[in-house]
Parts: sequence; structure tokens; C-alpha cells
Amino acid sequence: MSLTIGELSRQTQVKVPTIRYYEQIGLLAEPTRTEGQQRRYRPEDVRRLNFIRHARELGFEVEAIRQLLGLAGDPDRSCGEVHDITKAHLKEVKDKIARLTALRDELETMVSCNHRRISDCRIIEVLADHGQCRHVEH
Amino acid sequence: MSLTIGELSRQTQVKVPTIRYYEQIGLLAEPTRTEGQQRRYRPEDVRRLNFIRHARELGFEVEAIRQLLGLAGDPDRSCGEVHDITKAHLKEVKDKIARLTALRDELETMVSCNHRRISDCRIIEVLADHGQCRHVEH
DNA sequence: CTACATCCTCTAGCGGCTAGAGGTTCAAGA
DNA sequence: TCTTGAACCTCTAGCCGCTAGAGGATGTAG
Repeated sequence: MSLTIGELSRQTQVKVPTIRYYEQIGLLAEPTRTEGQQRRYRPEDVRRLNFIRHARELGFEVEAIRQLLGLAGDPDRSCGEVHDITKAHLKEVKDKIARLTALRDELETMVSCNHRRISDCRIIEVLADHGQCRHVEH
Repeated sequence: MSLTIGELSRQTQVKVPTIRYYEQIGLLAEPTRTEGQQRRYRPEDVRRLNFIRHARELGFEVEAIRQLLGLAGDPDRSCGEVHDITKAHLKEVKDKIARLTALRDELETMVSCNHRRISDCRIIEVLADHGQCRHVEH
């Protein structure tokens, strides 16, 4: 019925030390313990930890997850705040994509270097002098 | 003729503690010192630090920059290795863009939540159960 | 009852900085 | 020449989100 930390780890794909870390920073509640002080988890903890893992995979910061968990535990409130957190995160993600796309274009230009001696290498030049490249300002 | 660490900082937009940190980890050579132990930089150091800063902005890791600097200091070698480092980095950047784009789409679906009570909120559901969403595996 | 996989706590480390304490140096102005 | 005070110095500790390892205890299958 109850799970060891290792079983919880296997079911959620979250590493054992990470589970303990989440408990330490208060993302996961302290589970019950056996007489020998080993942690035993309830099946619901799988769901909560999956929530955390998925949110982390999506790039939510721990602090944001903490907020989401707080809101999620209060089923009668409007989900406007949840919406706001997600929207803020979406904006960050879009910005990051824009910056990486500019970067990708710049790297692609750089990679067109044609293997002469270092002293002629465009990559080195571009890195040494920002003005040399068509850099999209950020 | 020589620059204080503050002037170097202003010219390169790299913060003073970061310059000292780069020296500590061996990215920047130890500069000359005044009698009172204050650092004095040569104009060439501006160029080297700009190289480092730009490479960092482009997302190169310190270790990669160390390699690039080593290669750049050896003007007679083929720049094939430089090319390889950049290409590997380009691949990473492309992968990151792909993952973020999938994430963006997922977040956009989530944001279409229509502000009812938390218990109906799609965002919470999606986070709680990975299977609910059309997630691009990575 | 034994073996041994898994668990426990605790501490330290990673990358890439950033911040602060507490003290010293340097250059400009009086 | 002296005095300010901004900028410098070193050192230590902290940030995030884990990850690794030491050294020892527990739990379960055979």
C-alpha cells in the first residue's frame, strides 16, 4: 500500500536524493516513517511529485511551483492566479526562443568558416569583436 | 595607458567581481599590480575580455571558451577544432529551441484555461497528469 | 539468521557568478 | 602637503537545483 522512496522514484522518474531535497525545501510534505526512520509514501504522493516533475520539465522555477501547489490545494478559488503564473512563464519562454533563434543564426554564419588557419578564422574574429557580426541586439 | 579593473569593467560591460572570478578560474591571466596590489590592465585585455563576454552571451560554457582561447592563441593551426566546438554548440542551441517551442505550444494550450474554479483548471490538470497534454517527448 | 539491497543523515561540490564585511590605496582638490 | 572619499583589495558565504559520497542503519528474501 505504501511506497518506499525508491519505488516513488521509479514511478515518477525523480531521483531519490532529489525527492529528499524537495522535502527539505518544503515542496513535498514529510512522509510517515517506519520505526527505523525510513520514509513511506502514499499513492497520492506519486501524483503530487508528478506534478512537480512535470512543472520542472516545463521550466517552472521551484518558487512558481510552490505557488501553483498552494493554489491547487484550494479548489474553490478562481484559477486566475494560476493563469497569471503560466502566462508570465510563457512570456519568458517566448523571449528565450527569440534570443536563441538570433543566436542560432549567428552561429550558423560562423560555422560557414572554411577551415583555413586560425589567424583567418571567422569564428575567432566574430567572438573577438562583436561589431564584426550581424548580431541581433537583445 | 593601463586600466584599472573599474575601467576595464566599464569598457567591456563585465562586472568587477566577475573579472576577478575569471582571473581566479584562469580565463584571464593575472595582470600586473601597482605597489599597493591593485590590478592594472593593458588595452589588449579589453579585447580578450570582450571575446569571453561575447562567447558567454552566445551561451558557450567556460570550458569551451577556455578551449577556444587556447586555439585562438595558436594562429598557425587549422581552425577545424574551432569549427567543431561551434558546431557542437549550434546543435545544442537547435535542440534547445526545439524543446522550448514544444513547451511554448503546450503553455499556450494551457493558458486557454477559462478562469473557472481551481478544481476545473486545465493548467493544474495538465501539470498533475502528463498524459493529459499533447506533450512532445524529449 | 544471514546477506545485501536499499535506506538513512550529513557534508561538500557543481557552474557561474553575486554580495557583503572589513580593510587599504589612489588621485583630485584645498 | 594633507585630506577626503571613491574605488580598490581579500576573504567568505550565498544563490539555484540538484548530485555525489561517506559511513552507518534498516528491511526483506531466501
